[in-house]
Amino acid sequence: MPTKEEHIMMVAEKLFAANGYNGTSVRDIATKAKVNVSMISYYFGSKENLMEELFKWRMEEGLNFAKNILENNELNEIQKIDAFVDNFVNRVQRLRDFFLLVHTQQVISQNKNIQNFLKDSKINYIEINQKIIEQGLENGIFTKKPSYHLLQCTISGTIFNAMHGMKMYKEYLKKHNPNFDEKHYENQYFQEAAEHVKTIVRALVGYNQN
Amino acid sequence: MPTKEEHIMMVAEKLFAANGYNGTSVRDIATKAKVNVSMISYYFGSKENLMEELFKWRMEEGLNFAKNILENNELNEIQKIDAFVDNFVNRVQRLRDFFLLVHTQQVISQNKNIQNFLKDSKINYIEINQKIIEQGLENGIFTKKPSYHLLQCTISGTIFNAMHGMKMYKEYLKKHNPNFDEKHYENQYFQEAAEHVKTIVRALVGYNQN
DNA sequence: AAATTAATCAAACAAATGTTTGATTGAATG
DNA sequence: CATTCAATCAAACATTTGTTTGATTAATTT
Repeated sequence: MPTKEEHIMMVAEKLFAANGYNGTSVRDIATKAKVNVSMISYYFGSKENLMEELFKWRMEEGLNFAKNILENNELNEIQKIDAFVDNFVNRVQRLRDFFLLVHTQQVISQNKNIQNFLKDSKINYIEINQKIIEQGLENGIFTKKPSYHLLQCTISGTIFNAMHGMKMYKEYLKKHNPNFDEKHYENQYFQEAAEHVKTIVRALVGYNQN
Repeated sequence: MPTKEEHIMMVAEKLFAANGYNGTSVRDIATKAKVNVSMISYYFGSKENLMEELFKWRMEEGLNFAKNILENNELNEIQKIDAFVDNFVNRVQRLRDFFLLVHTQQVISQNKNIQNFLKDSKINYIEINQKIIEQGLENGIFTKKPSYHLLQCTISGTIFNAMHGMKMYKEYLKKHNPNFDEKHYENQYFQEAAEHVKTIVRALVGYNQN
C-alpha cells in the first residue's frame, strides 16, 4: 500500500517517462493522481524536488544489489556476471518507466543532484564489472580484459534499447507469426535479451565454456 | 555555407539535444540564432514543424549509407559489417547533437511523423544486418545466427551510450593518467568504441578470424 | 469537547510559452 | 522610378506554466 507521496511519485514517473519532465505539467500529475494541484507543492515543495525524491526513492534499491552479488562468495565469476546481468534486466523490466526516465534524463537533465545520482550509479556499475572480471582473470576463468567502461555501455545500452524497442518488435512478430504467444511474450523477450547480453560478455572476457 | 533555414535548424538541434524539445523555447532558438522570434514561424510554420524539418534534413543522408554498403560487391560480409559499424560510429560522431536528440525522442516523442522516421530507420538497419549476416551464413564465413533485432539494439545502444558517456570517461582518464592526450582523445575514443562493437558482432555471428 | 495540527481545495499570481499581427525595411522586378 | 515581393521587427495575443494564498474540512491531540 503506497503512501500518498509514493502514489504521486508513481503517477509522475509514468508521465515523465512518456512525455519527459518538461512535457509533463504539475496539473497533468495532479489530475492523474486525483489530487489538487497545490498538493504537489505541499508534499514536495516543487516539481523539481518531486523528481529528485523520485530518483532517491527508486535508486535506493539499486545501489546495493550489485554489491551484494560481488560479495557473494558462493558464486564464481561467471555466475556473478550472469547474476549481475539478470538482476539488471529484472530491474529494468520491473521499473520500466523509471528507466525510460533515466534514459532521457541522462542526456537532458540540468539538475545537478540527478546528474550526480546517474554518475554515481554508472561508476558503481563499472567498478563492479571491473572487480568481477579482474578476479576472473586472476583465477584463469577469463582470458581477456575488455574496456570496463565500454562493457557497461553495451550492457545498459542493449537492455535500454531492447526495452523500448519491445513494443515495435512485438508488432513485427505478431504480423509474421500466426500463433504468437501474447501472454508469455514479455518475460521471454527480456530473458532472450539477458541471454544475448550474457553471450556478449562471455565473448568479451574470453570465458572458456568448454 | 548554410542557408538561413539550415542555420536556424543547426541552432535548434544543439538546444534540443542539450535541453530537450520541451525544454527549448522558440525564443531560446531565436536568440541564439540571432533572428527575430517570429522568424521561426515565418520559415517553418511552427516549432513542431521545425523539428520535423530538422529530422528530414539530417536523416536524408543516413537512409542510404547502409544500403550502399550492402550493395557493394567488392566487400565480403565481414568487411560489410565493419563498414556498417564504422559508418554508424562516424555518423554519430559527426552528428552528435542530432543523435542525442534521437536518443531522447525515441522515448518521448508524441509526433507521429518523427515516430515513423525513427521506426523506418530502425527497421532499415535491422534488415541490412539481416541481409549481410544471411549472406555470410550462406558463404560459410559466419557460423551463428543472432537475433537481428537484439544485435541492432547492441550496436546503437553501445554507440549512443559511449557517445554521451565520453565526457565522463574523459575526466576519469585525465585524473588517472598524467600524460593524457587531450587532442586525439575523441577520435581514439570513437575508434575504440567501433572496435569494441566489431568484436561483439564477430562473436555473435561466429566469425572465424583464423 | 475544545484546541491544535494536517490535509484539501478553488482561486489567483506572475512568468513563460507558441504564435500572430501590422508596420517597416530591403531587394528584385516591371 | 514605381511596384511588387520577401525579410525583419517590436508588440501583442491567448494559453499554459509552476507556485502561492487563504479559506475550509478532516484528523489528531490535549
